[in-house]
Amino acid sequence: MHTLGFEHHDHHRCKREALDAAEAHCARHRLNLTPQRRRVLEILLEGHRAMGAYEILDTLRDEGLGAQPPVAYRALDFLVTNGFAHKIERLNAFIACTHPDATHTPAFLICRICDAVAETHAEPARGMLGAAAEAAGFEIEQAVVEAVGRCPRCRDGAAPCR
Amino acid sequence: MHTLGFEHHDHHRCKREALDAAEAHCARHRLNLTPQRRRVLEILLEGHRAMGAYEILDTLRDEGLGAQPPVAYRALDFLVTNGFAHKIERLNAFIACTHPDATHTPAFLICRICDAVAETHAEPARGMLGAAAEAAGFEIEQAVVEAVGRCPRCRDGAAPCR
DNA sequence: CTTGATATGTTACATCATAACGATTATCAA
DNA sequence: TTGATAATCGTTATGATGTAACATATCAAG
Repeated sequence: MHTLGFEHHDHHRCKREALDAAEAHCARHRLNLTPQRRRVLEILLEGHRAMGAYEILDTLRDEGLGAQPPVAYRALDFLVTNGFAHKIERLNAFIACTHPDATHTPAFLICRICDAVAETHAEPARGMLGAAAEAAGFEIEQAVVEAVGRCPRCRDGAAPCR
Repeated sequence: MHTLGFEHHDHHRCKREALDAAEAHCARHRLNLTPQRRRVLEILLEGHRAMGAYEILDTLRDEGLGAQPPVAYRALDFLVTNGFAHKIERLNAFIACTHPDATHTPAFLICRICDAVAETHAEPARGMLGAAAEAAGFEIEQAVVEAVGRCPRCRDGAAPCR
């Protein structure tokens, strides 16, 4: 599994691919990727980082696509529910999914210096956590896994990523 | 490692032990466990569940120990920094540590029905997540691991825990 | 005593999120 | 086509969570 986020890459292409994947998925599953929802996904893909709901809303407002918080939260709820975006609990923010095709258990690497976020994959439920849950009689349905630390750039003492 | 949280146990004793451990730790490390901080820890131990900062503040206010949000947040910050309590990101709430002595990487099992929380232990940084981080050049300093699912009682179709 | 570090009290505000309700649009069976 | 139903959107209002900033108080060390 590829960990996308810190290294340089072709933003234009990864945006294009994610949008295509979302459209294909919605077509297959009869989901309604409305202009509003599609635009919010685009904004997340263009930002290519964790963004707050109000930051997204500011853009929507500038474009005449909605001015009130529920507009942004509804679109984000659709995107998260269908796996096109994820919520980063630690940051109270949202980020476009970079593994749109894979059925996955996302995990995130969050830089505490510059707030850059990389998505990766982990299945904690298979290891110690799964064993502990089983022993406690707990049924895991979903897992929030967010590692906090320093991204490569900030470790190198370079200027923060942004 | 014992997973504490869902099963019945002696609350009075576990509160006593956690307070003793906190006092001993503070004495050893010259930390100032002020009445306010101590009381917030007691409130968390008595609640024995994840509690919001404002819920804690309500109790402090009733007792004349502080009325404004920073009072609660400062005490919680002290407790979290020193490992006597943890923040549950998924719930924006705080819970007393149930493994006060062990140097640990806490992980939590959160019931989505009744919001009960059990603390357990996991070291995701040793498994897939650690490998992914290393490959990405990311240095993990801390990890948020929160499994969401159903606790034993709610699985059994019993009335929710609370 | 004075100085510096720590802790507390308070105001004001910033940020994140949702309930509720009405208007509109899409869907589809009759 | 039409009427019923569900999904989506627009808006108001409010709730919930969290912090910046500054004044005051306490206390240990020089």
